[in-house]
Amino acid sequence: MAQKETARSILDAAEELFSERGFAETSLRNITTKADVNLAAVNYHFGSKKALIQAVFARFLTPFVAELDTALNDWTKNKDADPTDLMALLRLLSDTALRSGAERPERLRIFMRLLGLAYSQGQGHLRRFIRVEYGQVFRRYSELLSEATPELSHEDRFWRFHFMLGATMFTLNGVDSLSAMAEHDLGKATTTPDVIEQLLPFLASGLQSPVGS
Amino acid sequence: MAQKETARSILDAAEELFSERGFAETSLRNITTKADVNLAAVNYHFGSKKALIQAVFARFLTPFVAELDTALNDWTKNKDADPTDLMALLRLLSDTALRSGAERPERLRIFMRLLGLAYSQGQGHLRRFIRVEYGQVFRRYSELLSEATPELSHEDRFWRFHFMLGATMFTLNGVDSLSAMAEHDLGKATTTPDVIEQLLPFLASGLQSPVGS
DNA sequence: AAACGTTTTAAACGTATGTTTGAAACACTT
DNA sequence: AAGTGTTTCAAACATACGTTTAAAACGTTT
Repeated sequence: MAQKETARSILDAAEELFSERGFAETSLRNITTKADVNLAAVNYHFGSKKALIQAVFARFLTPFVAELDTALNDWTKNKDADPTDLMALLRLLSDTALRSGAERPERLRIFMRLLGLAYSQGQGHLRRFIRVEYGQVFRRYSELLSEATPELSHEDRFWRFHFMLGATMFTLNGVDSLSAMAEHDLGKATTTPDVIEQLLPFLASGLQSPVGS
Repeated sequence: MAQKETARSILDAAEELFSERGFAETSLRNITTKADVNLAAVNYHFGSKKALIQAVFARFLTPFVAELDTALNDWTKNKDADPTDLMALLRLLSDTALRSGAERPERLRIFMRLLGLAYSQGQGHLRRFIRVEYGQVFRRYSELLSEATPELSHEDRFWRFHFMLGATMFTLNGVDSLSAMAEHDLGKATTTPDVIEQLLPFLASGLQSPVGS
């Protein structure tokens, strides 16, 4: 039953190389060399490079989305909770992301880099795959976010959601180089959870900024 | 003197194709076909694909940085202006960007997409090129931003600057698809200046969020 | 109009990519 | 231990890429 081992080490190598250099810039030969398996193993186990890319995302997203789903169930069932507590709702998402897979936050960094690449590199097939496969949970979270910001108009909310998403994606996408810069400039080590702790109040304030006209 | 025409049409085709599909995903054959010039023209006029990529950025950044520089001179010389007027300082940057090249805001969309790609795709040579060639003006703007947020600690400011940058890059990077979504959801057309008008108060509020802990 | 430097052209070069092949090695049941 | 289905392997495949070449076309100066 060593075939599972081959597929796993391919996924390990692929997610690391993809996150470092992008999809187009990472060849199957790079991956199979790093994974120490035969070149043909990718096509045998996954079918194609596109399918491998999707499999890398699926390994991240499937458990994360499952955990987020149960966390959202708890949130809506818990009638004591304040549905307009925006910070709590943001923290629910970040906690789930940090805890997901019960692995080191190291993993979240790679995950966010991959997600950023999925949006910035062509990879239309990937965006489609993610939307079709995992879109429902994110729509659900988005609805709860709407309930937590009742003072916003549809339009303001739409745009500010995306501003939030952008600040988050960009930051966690480059969290390794940003942390290095921060340590150099401030002489202080910063972990991913630290960065998120800085990020959340920024997002909440931005979302709840007084609406002008 | 038709050789300038060839180089220009190559740059036109390259900046459009790069912004749509990324650098690695756009071949010189794609570019020269779209520009209706011979394949060898790229290497003849620019030397290599890397040099072409840098030339595309230079054509955007050189006039923009020049305009920003004079705008910053006016800002610091104008002693009536309030150096802590954050919104005014943000608007100075966005106005300069929108006006740069005296062309349609259409161009800004492409520019931001390219900038986003420069950060997300490998392209270490590009980041180096941009930093070495244009870094000084951005450092200058960053110092003025510091003066405009005297209540922030070094650390808070460092992180919030990057949150701002992220929200801006991500939003303007995908402003075309976001505007399409907005029009579909809200039945209301949104231009790039409209989006920026929504973005600035979000950024200012986030930056000035009360510091906890 | 002749000569010269510049630009364009079609073709080829070498290299790297994703994928396929068919035989060998393996794991497991009978 | 023979037989069977699965997995690995080295090799080759076809294709696409960035770059180079050498000759042709062009434009300008003499």
